[in-house]
Amino acid sequence: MAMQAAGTERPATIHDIAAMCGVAASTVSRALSTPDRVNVRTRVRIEAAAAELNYTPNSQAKALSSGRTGAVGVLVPDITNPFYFDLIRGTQLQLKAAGYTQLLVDTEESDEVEASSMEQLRKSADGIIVTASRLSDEALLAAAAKIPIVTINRDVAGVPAVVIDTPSATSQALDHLISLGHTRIAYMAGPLTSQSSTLRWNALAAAAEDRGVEVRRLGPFAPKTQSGAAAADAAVHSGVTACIAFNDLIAIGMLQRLRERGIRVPEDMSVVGCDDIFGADFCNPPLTTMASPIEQAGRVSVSMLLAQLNPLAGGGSRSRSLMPTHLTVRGSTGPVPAGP
Amino acid sequence: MAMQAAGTERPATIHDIAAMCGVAASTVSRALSTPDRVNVRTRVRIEAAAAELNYTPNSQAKALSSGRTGAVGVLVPDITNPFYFDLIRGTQLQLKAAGYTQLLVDTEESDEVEASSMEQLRKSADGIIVTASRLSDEALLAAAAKIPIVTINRDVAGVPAVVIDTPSATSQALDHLISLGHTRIAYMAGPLTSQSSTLRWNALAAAAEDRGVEVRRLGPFAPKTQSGAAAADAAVHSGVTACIAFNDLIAIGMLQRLRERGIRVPEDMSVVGCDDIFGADFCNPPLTTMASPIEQAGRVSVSMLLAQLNPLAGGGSRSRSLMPTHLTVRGSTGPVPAGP
DNA sequence: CAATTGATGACAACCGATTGCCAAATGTTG
DNA sequence: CAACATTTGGCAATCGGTTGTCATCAATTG
Repeated sequence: MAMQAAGTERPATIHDIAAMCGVAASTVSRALSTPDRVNVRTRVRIEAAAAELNYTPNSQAKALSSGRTGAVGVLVPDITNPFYFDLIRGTQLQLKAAGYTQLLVDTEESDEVEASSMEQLRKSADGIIVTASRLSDEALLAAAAKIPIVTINRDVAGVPAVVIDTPSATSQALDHLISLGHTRIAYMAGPLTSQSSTLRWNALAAAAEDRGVEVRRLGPFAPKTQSGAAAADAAVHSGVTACIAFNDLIAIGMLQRLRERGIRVPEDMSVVGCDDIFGADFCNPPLTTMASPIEQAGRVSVSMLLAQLNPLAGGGSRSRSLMPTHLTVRGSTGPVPAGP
Repeated sequence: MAMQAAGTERPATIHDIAAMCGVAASTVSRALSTPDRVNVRTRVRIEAAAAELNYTPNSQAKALSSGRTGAVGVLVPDITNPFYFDLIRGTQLQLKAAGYTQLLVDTEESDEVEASSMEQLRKSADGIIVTASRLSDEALLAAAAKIPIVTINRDVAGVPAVVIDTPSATSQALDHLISLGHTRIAYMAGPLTSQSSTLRWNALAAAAEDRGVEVRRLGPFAPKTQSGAAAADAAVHSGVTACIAFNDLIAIGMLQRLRERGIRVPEDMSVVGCDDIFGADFCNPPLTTMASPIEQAGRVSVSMLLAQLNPLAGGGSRSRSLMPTHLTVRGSTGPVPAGP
């Protein structure tokens, strides 16, 4: 057990280990990455030396020579949207488990930032997970041709995707409201470029026609609590008795605004959100919303991406994954108010 | 304007540009990074070629040869804690503005994960921002000797820090409660390894003695809403009429539990939180809490780190920055209940 | 015991940039 | 026009690994 002065010198390299063991650097590399290609005895010696020198491989160098960076980019439109917290945690955990690093990028709800981030990531990451993409189908396809991509909540033929099945939950929400007696219902739409919003509206419109109730579309509204005020005013003005919001942020913002205006929820107006984000259970009143396994969606997206990166002999990887959703009924929905 | 088949081939390198212009690769490198070292005419030619080939430098290669990665690691104990959303956004924006990439790591409230992440980041980042570190002073100092570090909410001599001045806000909170007539008050402590929690308690205990009121310390509690239930029960059991929670997560959890138990807030019990996180304004009742410019704290930490990385001739960089805090009074605090 | 086979490890090229050093080209001055 | 100062740009080493190729040596086999 020799005394070692440690701490100040720069990190050890495979060359240091090679010199210490009297072998070539390439042998060290093989001993560490392809143990079978090296004699057990030398391998043990090398491993001991590596441990003693506290060696950790330089990821830049590894990336440069091997062509793989060991990193995966995760693009989210808005880091401060609680919806993405659990998603990010899901991807983070799964990536770490697989030995990958997560590169998190906030695209600020902008397609330009999204596109330039992807271009940059193309060199510094092995793959990209894109949530709620604002890009056109063509742009996404073109990007996917250059670097493996998995989308979340954005379904484009030819690009593997994890889709949270909010459209079907939206129908559930509609039935819930109908069963409470509502017949005049509004959908508070999300951004025009959001495919999720469009799909939900389509599902809702179809279901409404099927059930013979009237559902009108209001908006678009930005997915922020601040937009909730405008959404609330629009809903009140339109004369509906219930509304289904694009997401919980808008719904929670509506609750606040309705309270300010003295409109009681759910007595005067029912509100349904979507995503079951942090806060949906303790706002006032607690929000009826559509819940889904978001963290799991993150994990699944990582699995799908890694399957693309490391095609195993096993089965072909699925290119599409639908996450179930269910309606969580809380206090923000209730019977339709008695007629005037 | 020549037709170019684009899209499928691999990214262009400086060698491609060099070949196209009939110069050496090193000249291209200089033209792009040290324009003055190169003739204007060749530089223009090179820039044109670079634009035509859609050249973007390979960050790995640049990192390897220059020794700087252009990335900064940001360590947070829990990504899903809303407190960190704004912080992360602040660092992200400021880093992007300076041309750096953010490497976000969730250390899962674990000192071991934190230490190993730092070791890994040492090679892949130019500097690290550590929030609410769980490491010992010695470990932090040792790490800071190897790579530039800025801490947030963790003050260790010799390591630049951004500190949010919650201790003084805690005194404000105490005065607020005292002015409402409370004399039996509890502090719901955070994790034992959290320096912030200790500092707040010290400030609170000192202020309490000064004012002649009784403040008892309960806990520790994990900084999650789930812990709020235990905290609420402990507070009720201890017979206090008001409590100051380590953070908003615990406070919000307490609100939920107190409601379940039929204890009215603020009529029977006043609750003060800390951080003014997302949700503090729309929980029920809205939470009285200590607010601070969190996003700005993130920006400042980045500025301090970059000042370390690129020491300019200008003034020496500050090694400590105190962020102001103020009490935001909402509905969760009220007059002390009438005696029995 | 000679010959074939396989395991082992060294050499060197390469990934894409940066940078010190030096030679060639250019411009300036006496 | 010669001598010198200054640009300008090429060569080659370097960063820390990976990986194809090949020589060497030991073991197995006929």
